[in-house]
Amino acid sequence: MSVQEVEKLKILQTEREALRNRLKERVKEHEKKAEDHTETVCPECGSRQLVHDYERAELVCQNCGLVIDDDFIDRGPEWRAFDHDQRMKRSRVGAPMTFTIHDKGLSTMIDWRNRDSYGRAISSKNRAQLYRLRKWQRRIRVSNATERNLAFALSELDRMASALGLPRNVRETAAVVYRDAVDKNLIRGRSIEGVAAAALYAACRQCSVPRTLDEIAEVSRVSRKEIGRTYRFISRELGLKLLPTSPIDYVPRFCSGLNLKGEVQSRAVEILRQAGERELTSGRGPTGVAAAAIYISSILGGERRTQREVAEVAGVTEVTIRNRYKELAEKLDIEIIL
DNA sequence: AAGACGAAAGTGGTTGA
DNA sequence: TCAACAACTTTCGTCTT
Repeated sequence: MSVQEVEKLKILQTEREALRNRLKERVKEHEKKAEDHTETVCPECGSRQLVHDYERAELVCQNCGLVIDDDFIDRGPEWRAFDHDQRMKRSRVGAPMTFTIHDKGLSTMIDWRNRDSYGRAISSKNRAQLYRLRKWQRRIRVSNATERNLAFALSELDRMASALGLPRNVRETAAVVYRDAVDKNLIRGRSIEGVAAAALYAACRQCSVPRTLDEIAEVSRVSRKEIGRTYRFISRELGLKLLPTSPIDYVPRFCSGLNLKGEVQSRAVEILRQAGERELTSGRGPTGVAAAAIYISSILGGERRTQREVAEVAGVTEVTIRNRYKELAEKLDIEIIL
């Protein structure tokens, strides 16, 4: 598979995930609405044709005109929208807030065009003043050292996340973790890059898209050891409750790296589920166990991959796969016909 | 010849005194 | 702080397909 194809696949996956999330939100919204408006019948005429008038904040019966409820809170979306059309129609505020920009994307900018709000050109006298204002605003926006560091850390975070092809939600989570770390003064004595990498690692685990420490270390400028140490420290200090990673979380990524069908993938997941029940996974490196399960299921599914190929994408050795897969096959009574 | 297998020695990290 | 320890890696010779 070519590099571009891998990229395309990744993009497709993130898009699909986003779509799924949106669907979930939609369903939730519907349920909420159903709860909110128990009163769906007009007490005056019994009509069910009640209409929300958001501009006047009234619930009105379309039949007789009775105002049933006024002053209600608009529970419509603040900025969430499902497509471009809706965004244009429904948004009530400005840009969405994001944690990945150091000022959460909420600061204002002075326009670079020399036009006033009517589109008229600004006189040369005022233009000089405007120029000075712009200059100062730029300086103020990223003002003190803390802000500057934050901006740097967040750009670093984004760079690493891009290099690893991580979806947006992970980046946001990582940014939140980093901000928390800053708030609690955990950065002192540690490198910004180290903490950023650790935050990213934590975010990956929280979002169930685990990357190994090695992968993070690959794209960061900090050693694996340093990241691990920092990660343990901040997760303890921030009280991040992170369960040990499940091997299952690694399966989709490894499978797509090996060009395996979904069928093989789900069989591997099934193997891992059973293995988990019999506690064959505890104490073992999750990547090794995942690799072994994929190896087994690739053979069972008639799409055999060599131990080396699996070992390559999983980042473990063939020996480990051998040990794990023999364990699994023995304990789960899986016959392997070569 | 490539892949699978297994033994033996080495490595890095955790644990408990 | 140090030794014991389990998991994992590296290396290498042998067997199988």
